[in-house]
Amino acid sequence: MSGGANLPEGGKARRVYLLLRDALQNGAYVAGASLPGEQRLAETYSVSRATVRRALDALAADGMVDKRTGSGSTVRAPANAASTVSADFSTLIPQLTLMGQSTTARLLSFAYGPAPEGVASAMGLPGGERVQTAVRVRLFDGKPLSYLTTYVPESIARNYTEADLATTPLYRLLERSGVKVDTAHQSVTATLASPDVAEALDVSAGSPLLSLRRVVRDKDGRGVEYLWALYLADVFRLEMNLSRVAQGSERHWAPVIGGRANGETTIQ
Amino acid sequence: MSGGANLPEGGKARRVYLLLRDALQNGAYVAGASLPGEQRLAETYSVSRATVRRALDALAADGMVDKRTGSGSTVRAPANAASTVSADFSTLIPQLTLMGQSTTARLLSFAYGPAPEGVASAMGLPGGERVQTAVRVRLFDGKPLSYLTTYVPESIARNYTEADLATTPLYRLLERSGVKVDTAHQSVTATLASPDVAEALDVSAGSPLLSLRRVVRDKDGRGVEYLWALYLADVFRLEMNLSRVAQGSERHWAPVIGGRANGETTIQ
DNA sequence: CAACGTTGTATTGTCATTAATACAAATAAA
DNA sequence: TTTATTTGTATTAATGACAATACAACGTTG
Repeated sequence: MSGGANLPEGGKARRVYLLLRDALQNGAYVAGASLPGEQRLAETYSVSRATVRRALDALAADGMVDKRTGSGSTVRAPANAASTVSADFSTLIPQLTLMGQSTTARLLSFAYGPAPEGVASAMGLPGGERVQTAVRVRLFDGKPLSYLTTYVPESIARNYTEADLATTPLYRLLERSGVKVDTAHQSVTATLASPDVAEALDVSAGSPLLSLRRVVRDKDGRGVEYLWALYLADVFRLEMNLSRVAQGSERHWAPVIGGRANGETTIQ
Repeated sequence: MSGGANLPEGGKARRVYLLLRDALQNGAYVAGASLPGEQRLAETYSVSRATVRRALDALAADGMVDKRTGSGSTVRAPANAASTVSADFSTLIPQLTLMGQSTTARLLSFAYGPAPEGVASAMGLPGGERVQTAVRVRLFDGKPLSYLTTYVPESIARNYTEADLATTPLYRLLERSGVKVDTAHQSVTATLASPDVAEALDVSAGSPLLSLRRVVRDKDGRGVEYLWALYLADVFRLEMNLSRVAQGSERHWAPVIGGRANGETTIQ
């Protein structure tokens, strides 16, 4: 685990530690300013001052806050902002290619079997259709970035091997298999890390994750890939630029595809 | 609190309850199938069987699982899926207008003061510029949906009143104030609910939230609004349709603006 | 029927956490 | 300087969640 490893896994101190760390990373507490006193924190988090104390000690050990006796705890400059990955949705997949050069993928599991209920219906597969299920962890800069579960119809998946999956991005393999990728639908929400995912990503269970589900279809509307991606929230961001355009009488927000205002789209 | 209210707020049982509920809602456990045994669950979550037991009882009370002595616990059909709000990014703001009719906004705080560091730099405001800070909770169908914090430069914000904010969408007020909204930048990630946000949204602290930050600029590139929105992950989803298009030699994913394949973009 | 796995129930000891202190040391504000 | 607030440290007792265990009741499977 990255930080606060000495705190017991399921304990209250760790819970407070995680909440405080999350708040700090989100800029809820302004940098340089001082945190509320230990007594105040104990009240807001409904724990004793001793518990808050252990959480703050862990944060101080991580270099996220400075503790000064007599004064209080102050927020340190976020030195961790350096290693953040962000993605523009419109270039999401090509970007992962680009990233493929600086990232590693670890294949956790690989099997063929009947498609789960939700996956089959989302892809528009007949019931009981067999799919290849692969679970991978993508590492960026040596540290875990995402937990990926992909489902591909067996007929397509038989065109590449297990070894291919560990090295080549999936969409490349699909194209190589003659699949004419056409449309995709994405759904983004937030989740908590379950124990198994947490272990694979080397974080605490209950850490916030960005959950992205994507169904990719070919020209005939057949589902060729179902992706369930879980991104570490403190490492990954989904960025998008919008521009207001007139469309008939209504005005809409149209996404800006190409020219990015700030060029830090790929890797900061 | 919606469910599992009898479980102690910071205790392990509630933590397991939240993780299990989150897993169930994400379809990690297939509907109709049976959950792992209490002993197995106790091992994976690193707690005693008694703790798992209390979590399962709470889930059963919520109607999410069925417990049958001798057999095991089975996943119930997700009857809650009915009340889900999703948004297509390209129509995000107009849609909130539409929603404005069926949703209520509760104004939690309203004040003028110097802009926080991160907000000022993101908006491109001179240091120490005064902004109006408003915190609102948006209710959908009587239940909390999002926790919104908005920052607007004082010169613009003086054009509307506190009462306006409680009734009219902010972007409307801006347009009424003569602001020519032009571009926006959004950044999406995941977070945990802090105690104060959790209380306002009527969920447990540590619940997963979708965090959206948006900077809106006018034609001259001046920041006119900074929005920090926290959406309840189990109620809100960000949906997007993409289409593969050739762009020079590279192929990109272009967002589909208008015609939606499945019309359930607004409110399901 | 018999064996096995599962939930229901009860018991008991342990340990983390809380609660209620108290006081020293450092800092900040009056 | 004086006062108030903060962290650092220590102590003690009570509470309650938790772990570990055992066994009964029930269901499933063979």
